[in-house]
Amino acid sequence: MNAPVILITASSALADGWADSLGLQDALRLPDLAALNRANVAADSLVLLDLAATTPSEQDMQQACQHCRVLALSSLPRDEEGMMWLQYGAAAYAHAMSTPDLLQQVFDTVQSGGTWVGRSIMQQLCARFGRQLPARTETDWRSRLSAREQDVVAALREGRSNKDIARQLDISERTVKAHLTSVFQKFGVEDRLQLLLKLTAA
Amino acid sequence: MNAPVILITASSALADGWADSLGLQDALRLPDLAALNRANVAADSLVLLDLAATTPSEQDMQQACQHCRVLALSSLPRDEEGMMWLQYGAAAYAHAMSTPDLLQQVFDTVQSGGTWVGRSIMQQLCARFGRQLPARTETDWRSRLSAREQDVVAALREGRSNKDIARQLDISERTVKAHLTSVFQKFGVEDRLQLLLKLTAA
DNA sequence: CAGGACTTTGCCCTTCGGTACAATATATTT
DNA sequence: AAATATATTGTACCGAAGGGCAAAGTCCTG
Repeated sequence: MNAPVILITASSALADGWADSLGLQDALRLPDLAALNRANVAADSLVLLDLAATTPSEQDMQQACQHCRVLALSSLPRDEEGMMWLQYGAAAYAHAMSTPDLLQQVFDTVQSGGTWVGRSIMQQLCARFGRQLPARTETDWRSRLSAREQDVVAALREGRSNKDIARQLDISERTVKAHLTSVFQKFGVEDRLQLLLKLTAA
Repeated sequence: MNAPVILITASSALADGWADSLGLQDALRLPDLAALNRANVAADSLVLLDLAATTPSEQDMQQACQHCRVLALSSLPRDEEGMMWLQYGAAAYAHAMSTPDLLQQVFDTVQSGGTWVGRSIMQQLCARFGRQLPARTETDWRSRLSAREQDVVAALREGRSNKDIARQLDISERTVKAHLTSVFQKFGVEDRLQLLLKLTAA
């Protein structure tokens, strides 16, 4: 009952990696999308497609996505690229060098008829239809932080170092760190960079 | 590293089912969304929400979806209902009485930062965002960087550490640092944080 | 009043980030 | 051929960042 699987990449190493991760040693391998469309593959076959090497024509993209379930796998994922592929009907967009676990998960999802996308793409997708999305507003994240935490975050958003922030707020550097640690927890991030991304992504 | 999990349903039987399927016997259980918003849960906690019993206020929906990753689980899934929840920022929409396998898959997907939706909803979603494709305006700053530097910056913009980037691009951490130092000079900034600010501001 | 969030700080430790001072290789341009 | 830009990597150093452990004090609420 499992649909046939096809691996499309110019890199045999990558194909090997996929095959190992998913236990698909005997999957058909093709060099590019054009070859897929020329071949007579079963409808709804699962296609793992490496986006790195290929620069397929628009027509090839459409045809492949409509005929098969395409997992678009990019070495350098970008939201715009993902949006484009999903628009053409891809069933998933993920990192080509994902961990075996993640790859397996994406694969399973598609195999059981689902669609897999990362979070930021999903939010963009949602943002496109109808009224504005939740989109963490200023007031939202501010409301979760104490007064002092807000001060520290505000300074952080100007690219200041801990030492700078300490001077600016007239407190010790250790205190700045304490506030930051607390903020990181509240936002579920690991460091200042990720926090900044989380805040500016809104 | 796993985010805390919260089960929200009026039915203890359903909560037991979820807990059994996912091995989450010790997950926090709450009666409804309002309770979740009152509680001081960690950001991005995973919330399994039973849509059957509750009829949450719009505000509760928004707040919960923004602060946590909500898996909206309906006993009678309808596309319109799913669209609504996804619009508010839910991370998944599925059947509340899914098989353990499927539930596990949905759960894994969300846990690793993804979004899970069924096929028909995804198609509706894609259909809504017409033909207009992204207008790429990033070429300006990209043009000043070499190919490899662009790769590194792209990864940096995802909040990755040097070690991460090195793994991703299959080069040494030292090389990543070299590229970054070069990029810093080109942009006249001192560190990755200031670079990020410069890029997102533009 | 007890309990709870918030604020503050010190000491110490590990890891990460950035750079100085190199070297080697390829590709392109002059 | 020489010069320039790019890509790669090493060793080593130092400061920044983040957090564990511990302890102060304030302020507010039940």
